[in-house]
Amino acid sequence: MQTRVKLWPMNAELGLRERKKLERRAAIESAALDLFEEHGFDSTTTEQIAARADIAPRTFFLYFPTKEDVVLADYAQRLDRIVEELGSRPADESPWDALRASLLVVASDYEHERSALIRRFSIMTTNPSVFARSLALQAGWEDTLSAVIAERIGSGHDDGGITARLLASAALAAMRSAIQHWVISGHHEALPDLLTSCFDQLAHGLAEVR
Amino acid sequence: MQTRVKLWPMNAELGLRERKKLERRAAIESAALDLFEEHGFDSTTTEQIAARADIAPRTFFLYFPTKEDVVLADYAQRLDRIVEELGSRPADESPWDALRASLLVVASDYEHERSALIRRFSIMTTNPSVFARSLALQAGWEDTLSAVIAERIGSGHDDGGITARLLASAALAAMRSAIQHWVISGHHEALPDLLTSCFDQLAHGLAEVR
DNA sequence: GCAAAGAATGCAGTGGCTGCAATATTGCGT
DNA sequence: ACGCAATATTGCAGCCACTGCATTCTTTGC
Repeated sequence: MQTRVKLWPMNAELGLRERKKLERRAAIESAALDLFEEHGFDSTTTEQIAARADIAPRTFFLYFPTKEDVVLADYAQRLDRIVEELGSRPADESPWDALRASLLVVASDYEHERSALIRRFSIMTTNPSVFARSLALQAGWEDTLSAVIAERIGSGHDDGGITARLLASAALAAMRSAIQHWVISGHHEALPDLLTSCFDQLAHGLAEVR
Repeated sequence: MQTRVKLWPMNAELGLRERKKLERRAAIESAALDLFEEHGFDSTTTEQIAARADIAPRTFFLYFPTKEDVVLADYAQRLDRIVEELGSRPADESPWDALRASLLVVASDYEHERSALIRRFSIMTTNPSVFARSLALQAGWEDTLSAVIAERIGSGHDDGGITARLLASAALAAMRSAIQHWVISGHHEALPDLLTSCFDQLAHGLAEVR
């Protein structure tokens, strides 16, 4: 009845090997983020990161495919979380509402991890290559979500999936807008509220805005 | 009363210097696209491009900031076109309709330049770094458009611009969805029609989709 | 023509990232 | 405990996008 199996796996039941891997990954991540803040993203070399994380330079790339990905290390889990939530929404709920509910879950995660996130965001927004990578990963989310939604709405909408894609795309657009506003406005309003408001505006028709 | 000043400047009235620059740029672009198709994007070096375009390797970077940007060379003009169109829409039109009309303009450009575009798209979709760059450029569009829209809707909506951003973001999401569908479905349906349908779905409320 | 402005080139370097071969570490069966 | 297989780490050598800088060439306004 419960899933929640492998995301945030309990270290205890993992072999030494896996545990070490997790630790190393975390070590690299924190070393990197520290250095990025101290000297800037561009001026930090992967060798410096490796040095601070106590690994060989070559090893860095066993853990992260690119320097950019360190900043966005949490993305995979976020997506897992969204998909998981989406799968657990009642079948009679509209896709849009299901998306809203699922994204709200990560929005409240974000709200709780504020400080850690701000670090990442500020690196992301000040660095084009990281920003670009972030968008590419989100495009991957869009693919995944639109596939899930397509399945959900089934064969009634046999439009080649364009509706599903549009739904996913619009939902993520709402998410990005909400986050962007949240960040630049200094987090006065709660992220979930902002997100809800964005979803509402989209759902109730954009044509009314003047 | 009319603007239309500097986009697509008539070569005739340009000095030799400017004209040569334009020619060179075009030469690099076509050399690069040819090579990308022949050997793939990754396996093509900027030196090879320079060689075929008859310029020194170093010169390549005077014309394009990155190898990726060659594939997306048309983006700047597209944005100009959108903004120009947006500026010429009647003031009493809703922002959403103005956006729709403006994006339709470039959609029909796309429709007419099919073959040239397919080249670019196929490079873009098969190559992560180009794709990422494309998304980053579009994020720039979003900023620009949301600024224009914010101005348009004026101080009535003093929400810090989140509505404007959402409008721009949703419009571009519609555009991306339409284009994506257009490309993968082999351009059976006309792009402007697809785009219109996406805009309609967004405008009439996503909540109704089941 | 000529001087100033601007563009092209060459050179030398940085650093992200890769393939490969060598070495170390861990897991497991006995 | 021990040894063997599986897997992780490391070092090395190299590719190539991209940069700064100094030099040379081309265009332009006079």
